[in-house]
Amino acid sequence: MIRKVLIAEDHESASISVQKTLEELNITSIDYAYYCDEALLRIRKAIQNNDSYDLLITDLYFEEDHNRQALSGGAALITAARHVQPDLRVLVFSLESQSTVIGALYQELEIDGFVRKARHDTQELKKAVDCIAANRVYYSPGLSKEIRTENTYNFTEFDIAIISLLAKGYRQKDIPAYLLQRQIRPSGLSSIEKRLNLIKEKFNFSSNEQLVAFCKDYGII
Amino acid sequence: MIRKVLIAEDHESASISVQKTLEELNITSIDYAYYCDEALLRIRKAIQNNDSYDLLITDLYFEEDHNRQALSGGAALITAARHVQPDLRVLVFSLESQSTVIGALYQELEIDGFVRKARHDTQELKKAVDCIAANRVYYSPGLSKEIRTENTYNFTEFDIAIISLLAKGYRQKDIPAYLLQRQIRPSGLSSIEKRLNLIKEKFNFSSNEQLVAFCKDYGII
DNA sequence: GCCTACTTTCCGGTTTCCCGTAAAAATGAT
DNA sequence: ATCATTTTTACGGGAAACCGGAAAGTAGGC
Repeated sequence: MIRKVLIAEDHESASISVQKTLEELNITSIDYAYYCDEALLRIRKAIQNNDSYDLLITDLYFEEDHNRQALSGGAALITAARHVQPDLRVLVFSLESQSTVIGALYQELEIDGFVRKARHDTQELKKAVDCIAANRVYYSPGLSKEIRTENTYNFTEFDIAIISLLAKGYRQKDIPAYLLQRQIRPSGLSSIEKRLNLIKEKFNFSSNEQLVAFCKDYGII
Repeated sequence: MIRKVLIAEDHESASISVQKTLEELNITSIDYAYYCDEALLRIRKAIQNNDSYDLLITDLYFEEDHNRQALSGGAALITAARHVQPDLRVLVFSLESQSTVIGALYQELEIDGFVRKARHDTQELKKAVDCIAANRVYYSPGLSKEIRTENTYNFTEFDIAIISLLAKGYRQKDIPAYLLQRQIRPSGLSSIEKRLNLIKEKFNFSSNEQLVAFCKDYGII
């Protein structure tokens, strides 16, 4: 049973319609936070008052503004929240469409559901909440298909590091020195070349430019 | 005075909160469309019935699905709508943050307002609608600042063409042949090099990778 | 310790890119 | 048509990237 819900969402418009959707499910105890830190604070307070939340509905990405935040985004919030309240159910509501990212949420953060902001999102939101209320994990119907069609290559931290450097304007030949300084291994120029080659071969890419464009498109960097 | 409003927005959640916001402004005659073509149809119908819309609130980007659309997005919708109803007021409500894009909306499409989906977007939406109701163009307070800080370089079609080719994996040396075939001028390899150099110099970029990353970030390609 | 399998680095030759200069072509004014 | 200006292309030398193979280093099993 889900009685008390916390919405963590920076966009007021999104937050409002989530709220409205919950009301249609006869959930009346709804709080919302515009910042991750604020959300965590509310969770902590609720526990202290012996009136903890049953469900956290959160976005993944929060815009930065003048309010400096300790928590960098939804993922960090989930980790922190589960730390203080392990049994908290979590539903992610986000624009994110990259299945590797979504898959990681299920696997690593063990979220209870993911609903993508899209055409019929509020209807799906209801289904997801119902599903979670029945103590089951909700998988979006569109999701599995996407995961199937997804290219399976997993970018390592190293991959992301060197591609990011390229995107920042570093020349390949200058990257070893940079990596060496931060004690990232391997750091040899050849290793970088080999790695980039491997990735490009996987995706049938012919240039670094194409790789950078791809990574930007899919939010990998 | 604004009495009748059409919301063109594919995300149900966003659409709902816009609707709710309008209701709080005592606007009761609200229609909504999930697709651009549908939106245009409604505008046409309303004119026929001598009950045309006073305001169109639209998103910029609509997700593609099985429903093939003639109109590719918000900008196309605005153009088409103004064609059938020149006096239609238009308010764009979108995630878009690139000031060059937003600026183009005001200048080329002569929109009456732009509100960015962000923290206090519904409050801003109200202000924007009020402003437009008073026959004034609404400029978001955050916007002008952004435009000021924006780099002013204007990418030509040629620039975008060659950068797009790079992002697609074309090697620089193969681009002349491609341009020649499509009769795009200039097409010499030197011209391409010169152009890329010029752009990179403007932005203080050191590599094509960095340029591609930038153009992806700002939706230029 | 020794062997094996694997990863990382070093090295060279080739291709592509980079960049300045000069020639050629197009444009525009008179 | 002529000349001046600008744009485009051609060329060449040097730097960086690309690519394959060999050598050196590393880790784990026995």
